[in-house]
Amino acid sequence: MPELPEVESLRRLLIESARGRTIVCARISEARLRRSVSRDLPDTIAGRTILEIGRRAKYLLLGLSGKMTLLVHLGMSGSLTHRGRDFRDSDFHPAHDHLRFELDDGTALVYNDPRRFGLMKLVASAELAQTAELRELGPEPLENDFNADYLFENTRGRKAAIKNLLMDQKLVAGIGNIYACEILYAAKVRPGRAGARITRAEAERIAAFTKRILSRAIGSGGTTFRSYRDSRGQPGRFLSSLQVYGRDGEKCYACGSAIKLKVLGQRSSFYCPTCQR
DNA sequence: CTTATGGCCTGTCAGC
DNA sequence: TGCTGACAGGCCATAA
Repeated sequence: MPELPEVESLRRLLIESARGRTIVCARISEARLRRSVSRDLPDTIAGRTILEIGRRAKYLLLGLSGKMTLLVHLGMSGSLTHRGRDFRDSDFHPAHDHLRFELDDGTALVYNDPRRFGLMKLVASAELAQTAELRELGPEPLENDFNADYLFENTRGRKAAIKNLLMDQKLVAGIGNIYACEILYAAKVRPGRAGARITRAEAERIAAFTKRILSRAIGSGGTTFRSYRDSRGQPGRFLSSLQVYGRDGEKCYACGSAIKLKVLGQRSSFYCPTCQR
């Protein structure tokens, strides 16, 4: 589910609602996520205050008092909701509420994840950059070190499809299947094209549209294609801005051609055979 | 080093 | 209606 724009939207909401709150107690009802959540996580985080809420790639970083950081990854189907008295939980099956953090104002942060592909891990803040999950990530796509030069240089000699390279977290961090398709449509490049065959001009367009599309998606609270919900339980509003993702067989908004679906590296890719070359 | 593949899980939907 | 198989926004381990 969540790619960079969804996690960033979540981060912004949690800054407003949860920053400064203290975790009174934590409970795990299902520890088996992608990796098992440490059994002593509840004892370790109880009593700590949420001081900062950051993000790296698709990881949400909850900076806690006592110099610890809680790493949260939502996998495909995870959500982190901040539940108060008026929270409507009808979209969340209680059987998949795996972790629950009670806060000092009577609200709770709840991690729900039907497929359990997510991750929840506590690390010392000083070692954050060196932790296994973050250590090898590529640049943030919205930062200046991700640009046309970087993309052009780092796709030389790469045979893999450009779409798969955009989703390679070591090359650039935070882009997943939906946004990779949308970026390449905007840049007029077919998803199956080998990285090495991307021209300088195309690298310029891909880098520019990466920034534009991700920024706009953040502005719309992310994309809910199926199940993504933000910390209030609300869907993102970027779905209606999608040009190709999930639209196979439908008409390209620009030229009217039928959008095609092709599987690349086990993932569906959507593109316009006329607009993208 | 790069690339391809299967696996992790459950829910949903299309087709029979 | 009920079953089966395919597929889903991510990532990792393994093998070639």
